[in-house]
Amino acid sequence: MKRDSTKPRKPSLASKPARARPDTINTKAPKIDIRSVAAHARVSIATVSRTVNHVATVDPSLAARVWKAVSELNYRPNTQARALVSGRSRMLGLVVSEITNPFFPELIREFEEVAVAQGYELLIGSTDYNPRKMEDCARRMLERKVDGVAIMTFGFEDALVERFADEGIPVALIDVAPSSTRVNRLSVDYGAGIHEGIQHLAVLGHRKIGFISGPLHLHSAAARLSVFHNCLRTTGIVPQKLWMVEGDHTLDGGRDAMNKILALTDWPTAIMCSNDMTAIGVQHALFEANLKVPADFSLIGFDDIHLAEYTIPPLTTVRMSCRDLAKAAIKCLLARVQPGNSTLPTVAQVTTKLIVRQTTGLPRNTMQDLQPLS
Amino acid sequence: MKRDSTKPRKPSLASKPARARPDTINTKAPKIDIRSVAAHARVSIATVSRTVNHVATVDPSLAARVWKAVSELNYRPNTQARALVSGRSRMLGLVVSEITNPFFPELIREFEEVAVAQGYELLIGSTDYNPRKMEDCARRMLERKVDGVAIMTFGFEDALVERFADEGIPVALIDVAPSSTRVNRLSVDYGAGIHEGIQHLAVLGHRKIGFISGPLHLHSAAARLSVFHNCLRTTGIVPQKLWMVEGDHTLDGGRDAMNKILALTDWPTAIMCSNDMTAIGVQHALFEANLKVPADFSLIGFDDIHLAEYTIPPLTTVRMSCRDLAKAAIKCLLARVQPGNSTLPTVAQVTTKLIVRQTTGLPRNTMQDLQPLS
DNA sequence: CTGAAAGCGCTAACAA
DNA sequence: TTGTTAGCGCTTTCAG
Repeated sequence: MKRDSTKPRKPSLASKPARARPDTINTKAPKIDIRSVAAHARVSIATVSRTVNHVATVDPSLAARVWKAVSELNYRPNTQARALVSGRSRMLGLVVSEITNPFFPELIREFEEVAVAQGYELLIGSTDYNPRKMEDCARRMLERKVDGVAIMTFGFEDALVERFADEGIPVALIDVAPSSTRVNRLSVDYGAGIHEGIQHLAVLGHRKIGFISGPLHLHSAAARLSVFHNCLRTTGIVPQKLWMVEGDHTLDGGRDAMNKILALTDWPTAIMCSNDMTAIGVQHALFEANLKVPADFSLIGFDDIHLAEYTIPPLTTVRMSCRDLAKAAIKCLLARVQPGNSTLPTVAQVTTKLIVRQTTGLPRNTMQDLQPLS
Repeated sequence: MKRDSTKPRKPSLASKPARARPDTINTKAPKIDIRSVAAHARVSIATVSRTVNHVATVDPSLAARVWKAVSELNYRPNTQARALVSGRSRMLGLVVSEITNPFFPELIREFEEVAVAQGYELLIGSTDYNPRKMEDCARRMLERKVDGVAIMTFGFEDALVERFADEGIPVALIDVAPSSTRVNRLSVDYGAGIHEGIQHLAVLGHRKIGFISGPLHLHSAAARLSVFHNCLRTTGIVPQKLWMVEGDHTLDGGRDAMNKILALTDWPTAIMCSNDMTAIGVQHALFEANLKVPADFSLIGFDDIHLAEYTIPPLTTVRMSCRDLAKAAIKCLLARVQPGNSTLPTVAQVTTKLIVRQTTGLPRNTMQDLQPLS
């Protein structure tokens, strides 16, 4: 016998016996490591490693022996050891705004499906639009040495993004504004959907259109509000500051924002929302005020979460395909992670389009309010 | 100088120079590892390790030097190396049914908050009630060597649970049925909530009550259906098989199930659902059929997700506190993981209670249908 | 209480 | 192509 797996792994300089394995219970089955497999297949551990990692230069007959041993012993490479030595964790970070907003679970599902299929785990972090939590997410992802990170929330600090870039970690970032050339950008054509929505409302006769935004302390939420302003002007409608209310992308925020609008003396006839959850909150506020949708108010959401089809009445909304988003993000991440690929950042465009359901209709007092477009 | 961090780490037997660090770019800041800190603080790496791990026996003055070096060099212990040597990953597994059911994100958020605060990461897996995916989840969690796993979905195969127990990994399992004494059980008093709901309906005058269940191929979903049956009988109502329809805990499933009921010639006057998403699907089916809630049908959900308050009309439902659930699960997991704690499995009880909102009312044709309770 | 040194299980450089 | 071996960065004996 050329090799003997029972011999000490290194010629011990000291004469002490090797430290006993810290088995919690000695009756447990012995841990199968790469050495057991090597011994069983009568090859070196290097050959086992190469075989398991699908290195092409392994002799087929040896490879066969190795695979046989692997399955007989039910060998599973130790992820931790692999990660330590290779520096790659086979984990991907996914940063979202708020996991309780149904848009994100839908996105997470897509992500997870692809990631797991490729042998990656997902590390999920929610920012809650909170700078401290963003920092926290970044730290966690960095600490766990994710192989790539998708930042699917607006308003993630640039400095934090740079930290990933500095470590050579591929980043996929959803955003509207152009940013560093070091990240892969998923640029959302937010304006297109808003424009389509406003057109739709205008055609129905709406001239008094309100907007409930996301948290305005986020640069990008403010940006989206101004996109709305511009679209309004393009359509020939003068934006009314009083009808632009800040929400926070939650149900409660939508309800509260709508109640602020209802406290006004002059009401808009239609409301656009920065996301669907906000719109559902608005629907609720209207229900409580005994106002009807779309008879009293027309309503347009944003995202097109699955639930939008199920609200009462079903919500007219702007669809931003989270499938497309997730697929694009993970595709470019994986491409960067897999060896031998270009390291140039990519830019993908995510489109938006209006889905008309039943929350939009003619405005109240149609005749009285209708002004000719300027 | 007693120590020199630049000397080779082991007396090289071969005369070759040490392998160069595989720095991608040589201009990058040098990686700070435990050795840099040791050198900087003029102590051994063992002392750094002890200090960082809060071992009590370190001399305060040395500890101070170490902490100073740690912060000056901004040292972060390498998670992978720690995991490899200690066998503990500081990751917790969380298995849910379906991440797109809002109940679970709410649960995940609670979980994440506690876990992250304790320095743990969460590995999330969805089963979609699919045995193959359950197997997959178990494999992933096992492979990544989670320190503990919370199984927050019904119908997770016992054999899979045993695998964790075999590896000595603490398990927290939500279930109704008693199971192995090796797992921590979160026993949900599902019956209490259902009973309360049926009482509520009975008091309103309902005698014809339908039930839309979860996927019946799951042992526990069938169990819950029979809980419903029993509660019905206790209240003196005879269960009607035709009004027991299988759903799948999704919006679509709820809608489809309700449409099946609507296709019947004899309708129930009230519907209970196995979860809130199902109930929202039912509301939608009713909306489409131009039927009113609660005028034409009373409706009760289960879970009390945040959204339940926002449906139109707001949903009467049975609350199962996901906060309590998450807190109980993670508490017992962490307790088992932290050293020096009892290793005895615990059983926690999760209660349920009816939250009356606006989807329940008097039955249609009240006078005609009302039968005295037997 | 401290430090030297032995590995954790694996990958990859290098030698054969 | 295959095997030998040096670490990856850390924890943990064990000897002082």
